[in-house]
Amino acid sequence: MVLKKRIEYGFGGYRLPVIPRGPRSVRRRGAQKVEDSQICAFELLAAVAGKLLQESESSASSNAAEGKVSSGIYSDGIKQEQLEEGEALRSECIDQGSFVESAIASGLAAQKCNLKSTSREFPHSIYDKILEGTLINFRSDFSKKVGHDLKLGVPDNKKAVEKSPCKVEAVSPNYGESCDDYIDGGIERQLDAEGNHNRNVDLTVDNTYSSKYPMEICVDIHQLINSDTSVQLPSYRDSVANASFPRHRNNVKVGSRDDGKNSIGCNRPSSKIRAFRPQPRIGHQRMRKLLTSKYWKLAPKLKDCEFSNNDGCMKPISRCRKALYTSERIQREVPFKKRKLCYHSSTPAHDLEGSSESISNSPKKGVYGDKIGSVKFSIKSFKVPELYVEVPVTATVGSLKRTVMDAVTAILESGLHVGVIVQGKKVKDDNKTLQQTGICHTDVLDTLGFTLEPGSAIALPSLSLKDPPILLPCETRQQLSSSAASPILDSGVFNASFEASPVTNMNHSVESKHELVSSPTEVLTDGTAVDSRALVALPAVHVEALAVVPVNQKTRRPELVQRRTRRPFSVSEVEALVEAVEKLGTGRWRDVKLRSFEDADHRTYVDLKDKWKTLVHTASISPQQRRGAPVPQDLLDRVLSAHTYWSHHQSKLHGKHQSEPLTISEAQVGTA
DNA sequence: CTTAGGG
DNA sequence: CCCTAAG
Repeated sequence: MVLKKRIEYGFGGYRLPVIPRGPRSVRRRGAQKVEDSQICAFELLAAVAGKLLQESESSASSNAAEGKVSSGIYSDGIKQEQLEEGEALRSECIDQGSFVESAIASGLAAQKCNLKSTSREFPHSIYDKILEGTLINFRSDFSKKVGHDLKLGVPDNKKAVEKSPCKVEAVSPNYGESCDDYIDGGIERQLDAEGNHNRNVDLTVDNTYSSKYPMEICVDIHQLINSDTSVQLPSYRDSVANASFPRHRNNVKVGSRDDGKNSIGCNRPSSKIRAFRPQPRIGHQRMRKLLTSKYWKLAPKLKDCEFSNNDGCMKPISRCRKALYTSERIQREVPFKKRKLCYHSSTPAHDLEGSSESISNSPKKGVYGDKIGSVKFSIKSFKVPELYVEVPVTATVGSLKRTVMDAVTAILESGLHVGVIVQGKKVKDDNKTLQQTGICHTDVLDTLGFTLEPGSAIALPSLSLKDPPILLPCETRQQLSSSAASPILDSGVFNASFEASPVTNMNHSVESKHELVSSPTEVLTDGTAVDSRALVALPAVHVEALAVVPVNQKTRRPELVQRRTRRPFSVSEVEALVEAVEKLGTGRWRDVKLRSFEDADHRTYVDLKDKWKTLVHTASISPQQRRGAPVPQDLLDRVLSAHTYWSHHQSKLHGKHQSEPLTISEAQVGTA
C-alpha cells in the first residue's frame, strides 16, 4: 500500500523510524484497517475542534456569510471564497500573514482576530484546536450569544484575555500564516447555505448550558480538511440520511453531562461497553491496539495534503507537517501499556523536535522587533497522544469515527481553563497585568507556565454522549431489538484525559505532565488522552518554552482499558485442563481449548496456557506458599508429571505423537 | 491466529 | 490477565 509506505518513510522529509512489525498477515490486516480508523479519528478530532471554534467564532461575529457552499477544496477553494467574500475583518486577520501582525493586532480587531485565528488553522492540527479551546475556553458567557443553539462558550479566559494587554499575544505561530480560513469562509458559508441541518455536533459545553442549550455544530470534515487531490477525508456520514453523500457533516452529539435527559445516549454508554466487551473479545482488543498504535497512520494523508497544497499555499503544508509530527509523536507515545496511564510517558526528544519544527515556522520577526512591552507566546500545539477507543469489531467505521469524535468532544466539552503559573505560583487574578505579574521579564518567562484545567464540571456529571440515533444504524437496530445484544454497539464512551505537557521549543522545556481526566462516571471508559504541548514563548531573543502545567484532576481515570474480569479457574476447570494437557501436551493450547473449553468463551487458549503455567508453578512450590483457591494436590501432581513429561517430549515436534495420550507415568495419570 | 514468554 | 514477538 502506498499509504503504508509513506508512513514508514515519514513525511516532510522526516524519516520515521522504522518500526519493525511482525509480518503476520493478520497484523498487517489489522493495521490497514486501522489506518482508516486512525485517520478518521484524527480528522474527526480536527473536525470537531474546528467546528467548535468555528462555531463560536462565527456566532460571535455576526456574519453575513452568504456564499455558496464551498467546494470543499481546502487550499484554494477556501481561500478564494474568502476573498470573494471580502470580509474585511476576517481578511484582515487572516490575511495578515504575519504572525506578529495578527498577534499584535490591537483592539477589538485583534481580539476578534485571535479568536478567529484560533479556529482557522485548525484542520491541520487538532491540538491547535484544542489548544485554542483551552485558550478560549469553551464556556463563557461569550457563548451565550451564539445564535442557534450553539452554546459554545468562550469564557472566562476570553475575558481574561481580553483584558490583559498581552493576551492576544499568545497566539500560536500559525495564526498569521493560516492560508485559509475555511472556517470563516467556506464552512461558515456552507453552514449558512445548508442551514445547519443534518449532522451536527452537539456539544454541550458547560453543564449549565448543556441541558438547555445543546449546541449544534455542523462539521463538515471535507470542508475542514480536504484537498480534493489525495487527501480524502473520510466522511462520516449519516448512515441513514445521506448514505449517498460521501462528504458530509458529522454529527456527533455529546450530551450534557449534568442532566441526563438531554443526553439521549446517556444510558447507552454503560451498557455499551459492556455489551461489546465480551463479544468480540479479541477483535476489540486488536482494535484497541491498533488504534493506539497507529495514529501516525494518518500521516500519509496529511502528507498528501502537503503535496496537494503546493499550489501556492505553503501554510497548509506546514500545518500538515505539524500534524504529522504530532501524530508521529503520538505514535511513539502510545506504545506503552495501556493500562498504565500512558500519557504520562515522557515525550521523546523527537516529539519536541516535531514541535519545535513547526514552531520554527512561525515568523521569527515576532521574536524581535515588536512593540516593546509586549509579550508574545505562541502556543504551539496540542496533540492527541492517545485515544482509547473501544468499539466492537462489528462496528462501522462511521461509528468508530463518531466514537473518536465523542472522545474529543468530551475533552473540549469539559471546558478547559487556562491557568497561568508564574514561578511556580498560580496567578489567580485575571485582572492583573502581565507586567504586574512580572510576566514581562525574561527570567519570569522562563518559569511561566500555563495550565489546562478541566472545567469544574468535568469530573462531576458524567459526560454523556449522545448519539444521534440517526447516525447509527446499529443503534437503531439495537433499540429495536433490545434484547438481542447486538455486538454492534457503537458508541463508546470514553474518558477524556487531557495531558498537557510543555513543549520545548528550541531550548528546554519543562516537562510536566498531568492528566485531566474527565471520566464519565457511569459511563464507561475509554480514554482519550490529549496531550497538549507546547507553549512556545517567543520573547525577544530567546525562545523560551512555556511550560504548560497541566492541572491534575482529581478525577482519576480508573483504567483505560478495563481488564477482563478475573475468573479463577475452578477445580473442575483445572481438572479439565490437566487432562487435556496430559493428552495433548503443552504447546497445543488451541487444541486444549477446543477440546476442553470449547464452550467457555471466557477462556482463551492463552488463558489456558497461562493457567497451566501457573499450575506448574504452583505445583512446584510448597503448599504453604500457594495462594488462592487450593488446587487438589493430586491435580498438581498430575500437572507436574505432565509438565515434565512434555518437556521432554517436545510435543509439538512430533506431530504424530501429539494426539496420543501420553503415557507418562500411567500410574499417576489416571486419565482415561 | 497461535505460541511462547515476560510482565 | 495483559502484551508482544514471532511463527
